[in-house]
Amino acid sequence: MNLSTPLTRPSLHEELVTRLRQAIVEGSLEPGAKVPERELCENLGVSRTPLREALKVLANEGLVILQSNRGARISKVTMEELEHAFPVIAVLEGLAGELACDLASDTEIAQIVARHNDMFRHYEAGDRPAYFQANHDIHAALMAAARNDVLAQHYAMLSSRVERARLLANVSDSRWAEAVEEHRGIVKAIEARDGALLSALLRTHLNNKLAALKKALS
Amino acid sequence: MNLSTPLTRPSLHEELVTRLRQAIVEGSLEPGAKVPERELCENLGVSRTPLREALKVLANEGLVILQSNRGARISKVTMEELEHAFPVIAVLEGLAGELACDLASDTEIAQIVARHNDMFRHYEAGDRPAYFQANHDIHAALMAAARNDVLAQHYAMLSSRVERARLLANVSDSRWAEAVEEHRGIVKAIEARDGALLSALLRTHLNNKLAALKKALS
DNA sequence: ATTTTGAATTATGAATACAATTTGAAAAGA
DNA sequence: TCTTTTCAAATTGTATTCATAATTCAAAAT
Repeated sequence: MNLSTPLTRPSLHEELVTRLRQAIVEGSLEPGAKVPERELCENLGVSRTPLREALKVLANEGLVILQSNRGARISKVTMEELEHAFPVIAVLEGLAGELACDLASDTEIAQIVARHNDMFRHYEAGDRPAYFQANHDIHAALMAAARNDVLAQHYAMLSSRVERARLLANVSDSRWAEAVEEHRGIVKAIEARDGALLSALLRTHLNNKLAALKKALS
Repeated sequence: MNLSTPLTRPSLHEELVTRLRQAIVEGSLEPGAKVPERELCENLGVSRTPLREALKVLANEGLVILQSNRGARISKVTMEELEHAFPVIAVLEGLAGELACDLASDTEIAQIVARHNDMFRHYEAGDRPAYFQANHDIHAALMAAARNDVLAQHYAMLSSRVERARLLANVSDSRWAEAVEEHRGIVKAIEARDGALLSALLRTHLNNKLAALKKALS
């Protein structure tokens, strides 16, 4: 049991930020919808003050839009936002890949490889949800291996803004196959700890992902 | 007179975020210092509610640390943070360079070149403040030319966290000369619209900047 | 029938009130 | 003299209140 960290229960606004962010990302709070301030307060058993504090934070992250004297709305995922966010995510993942190749332990590498094998199995089984989960885990593991808090923080922020697009558009089977192929290259580069190659592969992987999304959404 | 834009006066918390951020970045609010909530409220003529909303936002940006039941402190710029932030800034600037080479108008390119010439003059004159200002303007102009809001937003956020380090350490004359040399390469790549080269030069420029900071701070 | 108006209602932004926690100095004890 | 304890004052987190702006909707006007 950890006795060194001074136990602090998180403030209401922090909990609210976390829960609201999650609700927005998973789509429980629909893009474009007004944030029902009073209702949320009642459901969550808090007053307006911490809720509004949380909304300001989420607005700063781009998940919520504040309209003066008209309350808050869940921001919509626009094509423009995706086109802007993806290249940024791409270079961040690229950096994570480079760092991970330098810094990851052999165990971490092995885990990322193992998750890849999981993912490939889910693809063979045609299990999209499980595939997505494994894919998500891989990117998270890579980010963790890069040992860079600032990088992870900004990556998380951008991911939350973009992940909602997945709910809007199912990618085609052919793109899915392509993505799996790309991941076979990625996992090889990781095993070889070839940072430059990995970085390049991750960037093109994400650029292709954006292209597929664009096609699926248009 | 513009009659098309719906007039909106900014909310108090937004103004506070802007002003406090500026105060933190320029050092008026010292790293590590407690945020004097009551005093700030009196000076700025606002109640605690909007001030506290602003503090939550700044905490989310990493400029302020919230300690439960103990109020807020201005965050310190740690070596670890610099080591984490600089590589991220580097890839973001790299991306900005690539995008700018593709997207910038000839006028924008010319302006960036012109600002470089300003900067070189300030270097010859040994005018550090003017040099820094020109340098800052160059990076801002490059970012604007990249036409990517998400990129600009994250770049701004990271810059604000890191810019304070400049107040802590004056870089050496030899590093200054080196930086100017690097900028000569950078401006050439911009003029040639060579995105890949520019990206690489910007990344190494920033990595060298970090190394110089590390030396100056240790 | 459709649009316009304006009073009533509701929602929002900001200030204030209140309860819980921390702080710091004086008092008590070693 | 140096700790430790105690307790009032100050600070903080959250709830509530209040003034103002936006919305609604029924009545009036076109």
